[in-house]
Amino acid sequence: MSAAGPKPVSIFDVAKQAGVSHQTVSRVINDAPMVADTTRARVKAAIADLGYRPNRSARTLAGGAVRSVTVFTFDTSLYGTAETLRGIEDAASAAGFTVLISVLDPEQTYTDGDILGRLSHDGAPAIVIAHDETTTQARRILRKAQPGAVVATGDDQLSREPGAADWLVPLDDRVVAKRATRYLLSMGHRTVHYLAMPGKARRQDGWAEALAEVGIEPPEVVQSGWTIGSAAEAAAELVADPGVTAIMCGNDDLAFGVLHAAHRAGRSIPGDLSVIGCDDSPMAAYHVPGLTTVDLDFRGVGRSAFELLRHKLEGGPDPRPSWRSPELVVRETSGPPRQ
Amino acid sequence: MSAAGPKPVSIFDVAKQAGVSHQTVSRVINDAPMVADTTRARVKAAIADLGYRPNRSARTLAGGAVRSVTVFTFDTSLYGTAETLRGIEDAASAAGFTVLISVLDPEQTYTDGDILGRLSHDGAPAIVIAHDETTTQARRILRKAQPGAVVATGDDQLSREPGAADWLVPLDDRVVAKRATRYLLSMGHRTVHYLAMPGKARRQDGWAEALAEVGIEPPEVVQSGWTIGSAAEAAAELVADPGVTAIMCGNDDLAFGVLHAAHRAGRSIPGDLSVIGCDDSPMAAYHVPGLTTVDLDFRGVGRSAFELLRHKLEGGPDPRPSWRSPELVVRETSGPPRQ
DNA sequence: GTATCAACCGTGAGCGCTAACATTTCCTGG
DNA sequence: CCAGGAAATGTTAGCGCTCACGGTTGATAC
Repeated sequence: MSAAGPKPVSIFDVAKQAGVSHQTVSRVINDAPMVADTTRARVKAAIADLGYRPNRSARTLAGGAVRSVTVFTFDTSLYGTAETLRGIEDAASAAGFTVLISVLDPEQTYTDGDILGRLSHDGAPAIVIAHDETTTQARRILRKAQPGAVVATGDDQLSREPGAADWLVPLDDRVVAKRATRYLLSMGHRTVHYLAMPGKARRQDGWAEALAEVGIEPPEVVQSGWTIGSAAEAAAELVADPGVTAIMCGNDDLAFGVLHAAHRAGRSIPGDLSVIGCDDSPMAAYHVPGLTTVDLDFRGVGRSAFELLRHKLEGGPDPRPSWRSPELVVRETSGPPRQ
Repeated sequence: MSAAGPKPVSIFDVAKQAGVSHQTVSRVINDAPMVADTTRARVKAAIADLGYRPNRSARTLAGGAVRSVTVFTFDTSLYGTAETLRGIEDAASAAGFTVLISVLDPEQTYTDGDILGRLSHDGAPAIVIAHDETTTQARRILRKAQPGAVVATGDDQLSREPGAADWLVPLDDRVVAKRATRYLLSMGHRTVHYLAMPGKARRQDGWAEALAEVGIEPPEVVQSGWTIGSAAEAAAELVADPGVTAIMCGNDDLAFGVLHAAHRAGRSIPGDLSVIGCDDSPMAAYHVPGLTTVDLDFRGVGRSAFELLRHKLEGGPDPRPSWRSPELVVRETSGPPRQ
């Protein structure tokens, strides 16, 4: 009810005004060749005059080049996903693509139909930011249904299958966590505890592997929610235990929660306890003490994912990877255990 | 190239399989009445059987009920916008709407055509998260072009015009900042300094008004960027000045930057310096010391914005506002000035 | 038995655009 | 001066769906 004003101007209105056929107008708005310069100018004038804007629905319906991406993700307000989304958005809008987002609930399981039904149409291009079970599942469904029009970021067992580079922008969570854990071990800690985000994630695997490498039985994982508060609560017992000297956290937010809990428990950082995060969110450097963490270039990953998708869609030269590789950033929350 | 598999199944394929007309299928997928239960079941079976999924482009083209919203915002990775977007997404996807995002660059100015051209079609529903100049401008353009299909969150001069409640979910930045400044003044501070986010924003106005109320000439505003780092840098001089006893920050992130700068300058909080933020981001409560700030229910605002838009689109009962009103949260970074 | 009116279902048109092909125009060479 | 061909433009069909009708059935009323 009562949407726009009069009626939108269509390609025919422009054609009439410019004294050409609608097809010529179509050619102009698509920058197609085979249009005389004078005609082109006349059409452009008519477009400006009437305030014409092409209807995207009609365009995709008619089978023109697709100019939209659907992004599947969970919780756009987390640092990692927000940054990745931002990277995709940057690249996509620069290329004239529309970005649709579809937020998946990690608590829920989705059928093939649920996922595919969120696309604007069958075969619509999609990017999956896959860092947990639900989104990884979505990626699997989409790849099965339309391998030509989907790429993903993230990491899972199948990433190592041959040809994964064609559709995956790998941000190897496993290796990242492994490296961080090794670093802690190298500082002399007897073992490293792990505070986990909800859902089974690859970072936890990396942590366990690093311990296994040196023959340490991984201690029981402590489960946290997604928020800083839940981490503080979940870690309360852990930080109170004087036997615990090092904690690796699923991400920076959880690490901040642990730091807070440790502060309340009166434990000194890093003397009594080393804490390490993951992501290098902007806060990490400005927290006091500065958080040791792993720098992850989510925005670059998002950009690359879009470029990869576009390459699959439109061909052209292979886009070379353009994101910073993960790097351990040692700050002030980590060090050797006391004595 | 090489998008989907064979060819997508259309409404006609389903019709044929179920032995009905395409229109009956249309009725079923739109939950329209006037379809016999047995027929409905048969059609649903055919839909499941063939894996049919309606094409959204075709639907909107054909003039059916609109089922998408375009969200205009800037920088989806900032706390406030990310949360608002999340709220919109929650409500929208629950209502079966698709969410499109369109990120505007605050550095850029957009023409009417730029903004309107980002809609999927003329008159497409839109929500503007308007907390700065660029997005406020976008809101103005959209309201002029299609008043029936746009709502906004945020605050600006025109919010006070009669009937604004029909299209605005007000998060009164001005009043919020005013209240926070008054609180600081009430603690006995001679004046309050302001660290500003880029662009002219309403929070700054509120701060200035609170000072003016008690006859204080507002000190020069210190400009910061959007990041914590830029805030730390921008505030370096300010925090080093022993005459400065209270700083109000554009948002929590900037406050964290100030806190960091103050720490480096060796000033004690809140003894030497009171710092107050705005947003009550999750970190605020877990920072050490806890950040005094104003709780802003962005997610609730986002949800309400969507409900309001939906009301405009489809009629129905007036949605009553359902977000928490802003509230000052006093923690440990604020107090009376020393002596 | 026939008029009446629901309830149910089908037919045709058209949304705004692009693809594919048909047609016209204009310039070239011999 | 006209064949030949490229450049420029026009024509037709159809993407998948919904809207606005028109038709058909079957129960009820008289």
